[in-house]
Amino acid sequence: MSDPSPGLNSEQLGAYFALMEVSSLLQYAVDEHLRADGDLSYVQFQILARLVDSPEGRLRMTDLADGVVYSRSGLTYQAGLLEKRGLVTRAPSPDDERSVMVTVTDTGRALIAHVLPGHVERVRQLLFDPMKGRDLATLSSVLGRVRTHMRATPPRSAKPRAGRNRAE
Amino acid sequence: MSDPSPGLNSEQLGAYFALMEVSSLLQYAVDEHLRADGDLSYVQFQILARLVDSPEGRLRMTDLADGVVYSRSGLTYQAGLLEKRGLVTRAPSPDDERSVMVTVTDTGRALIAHVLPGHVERVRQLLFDPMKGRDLATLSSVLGRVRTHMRATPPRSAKPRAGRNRAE
DNA sequence: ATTTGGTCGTTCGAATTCTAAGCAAGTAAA
DNA sequence: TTTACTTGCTTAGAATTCGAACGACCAAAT
Repeated sequence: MSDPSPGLNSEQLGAYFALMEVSSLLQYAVDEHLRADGDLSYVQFQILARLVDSPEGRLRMTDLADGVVYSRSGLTYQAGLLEKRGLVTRAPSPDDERSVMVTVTDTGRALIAHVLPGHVERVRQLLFDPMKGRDLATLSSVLGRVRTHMRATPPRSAKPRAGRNRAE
Repeated sequence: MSDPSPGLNSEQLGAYFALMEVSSLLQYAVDEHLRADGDLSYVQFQILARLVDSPEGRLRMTDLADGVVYSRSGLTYQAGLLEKRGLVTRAPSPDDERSVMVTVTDTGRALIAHVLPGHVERVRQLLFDPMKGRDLATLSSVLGRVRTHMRATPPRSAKPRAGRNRAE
């Protein structure tokens, strides 16, 4: 691996590695804080945050799993834990008996409100402090575009997500 | 400290979420490919890639774990799997009887060489295709700076005995 | 030489995660 | 309706992960 690969130049490789490394380190850091401050794992925080962010404070299991990039069974497990703690409730959807709507409780909202300032502060210190000038604007723009691109590109043998290729 | 504001503006929040989401999606995609093409998990690929990249093709367990952002016990487990498959060997260091040097075998090198083109191709398609102009340069610069910043800031109270990578 | 303190890697148990299989409910076509 | 297929979620079991405890080793004092 001493010579540049046919696909990526060294700057691209460096950016790729840096991206994965930064996200890992960041996740470790915020996970630690969330556990100490609210006894929440990063995944649990993500789930609750998405629910709080949603218009009605509730989402279907599948949409939640897709949003968090998580397996459905994994979400079932975590939703069970959160429900046991009274942070969310689960109830079958009126529209579709198959669906399960997950709803944040007031306790859940309060917990997120409690941990959010510290969470955000860590992110700021670790991620945004070393940025300057137009760094943020560019990063935001590029990553937003990449995200859209990835969400639109089904990874070949992709998960049966919202995507659909069964046209045969 | 700086400002008493809640922490992050909406652009910062968006960039943060996009970063975590992009890295998750990217890891999912490349993990899928690595398993199909070389029966490797992403972590295993990272371990082997770091070894191949190292000058002597071997590293200490601890340095490997720190580099990959992984727990030591987790690395012990994965190193065992890789050793069982003949992709690496483990031997106590001559310098320090406590250390274990992990070394890539020729088989390991061959496997990485086999999966690398496809791996890199996926990364290019997903991550770099939607970029243009100075996007890459900025991303590379910013993430590199952030990484250095994070590595310098002890993420955990005193867990992984950081501060060894000074002259690198 | 012994003590003290720190580092290295593994083992252990518990928690988390995934895939595959399964069931229930919706949809489409006959 | 019946049939077949699809979707939504859960269950089951295996695999992976982490943190804490452990034993071995090193280095610096004593």
